[in-house]
Amino acid sequence: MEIVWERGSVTAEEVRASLAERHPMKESTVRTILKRLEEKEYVKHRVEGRTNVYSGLDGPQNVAAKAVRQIIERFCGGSVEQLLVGMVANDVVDEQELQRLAQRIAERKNREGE
Amino acid sequence: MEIVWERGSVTAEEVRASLAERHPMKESTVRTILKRLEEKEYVKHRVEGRTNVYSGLDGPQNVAAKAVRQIIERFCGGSVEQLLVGMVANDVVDEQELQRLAQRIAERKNREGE
DNA sequence: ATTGTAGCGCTACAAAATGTAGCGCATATT
DNA sequence: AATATGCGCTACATTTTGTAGCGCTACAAT
Repeated sequence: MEIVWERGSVTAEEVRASLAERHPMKESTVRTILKRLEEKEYVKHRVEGRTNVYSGLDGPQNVAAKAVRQIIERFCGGSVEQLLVGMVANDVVDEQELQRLAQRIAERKNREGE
Repeated sequence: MEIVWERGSVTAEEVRASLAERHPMKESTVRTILKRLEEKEYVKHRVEGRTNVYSGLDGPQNVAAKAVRQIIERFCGGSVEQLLVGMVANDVVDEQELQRLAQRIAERKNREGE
């Protein structure tokens, strides 16, 4: 249902068309979903002519980050380390990979600061 | 509802008692919840005497890791890096901290291998 | 100007999930 | 034997999710 995210900014009809293969549904159904997503503040819409154009309120990364924040709170007693440890233990990410990425991110951040 | 997790292994009555302050409910209610959690394979139970003792199927960390895996799939196009970047950008974790943790985890893992 | 038509908002309604609990039964306690 | 404890099963209201129809308006085609 949230596959909608994977596109930047769309109209109800576009969404319907795009999903039609995998999961055909009436345009009004799509609109309802979009409306509900909006209630939950996942998307917003602007009126363009007489069409509603929806777009994500937050980018997917931000949504992900927020979700993870909650997970850390709820399941890891607020400890990021515990999360990371769990991820490595569950092969979500390899420890070397993790280190490499962390390195890279820190460096990039540094360079930005210059 | 899942605050139950925060304890290791409990009986329905213990859970009820423990939640009573914040959210009083009948013991049978607690049992229903536990039963549903079991259906969803979040907890299991063993019979001890005539009492059901519930305990988590996976530790919280594992649950967290699995959830994060899905998040990465859904919102980060499968890229752990994107997730990490988002987390740093959203101040879920500081880049330095992240690096430190990654370092630590990798080291620990290494030592284990010896 | 009349008539289609696309897209909107509002309303509806069934199915699933969630919150809360009663009831009768077996067993353990007194 | 009488009572209390914990269990399984069933019940029911509320909320969330999936899916859609309907009537209205603005714009397009005749």
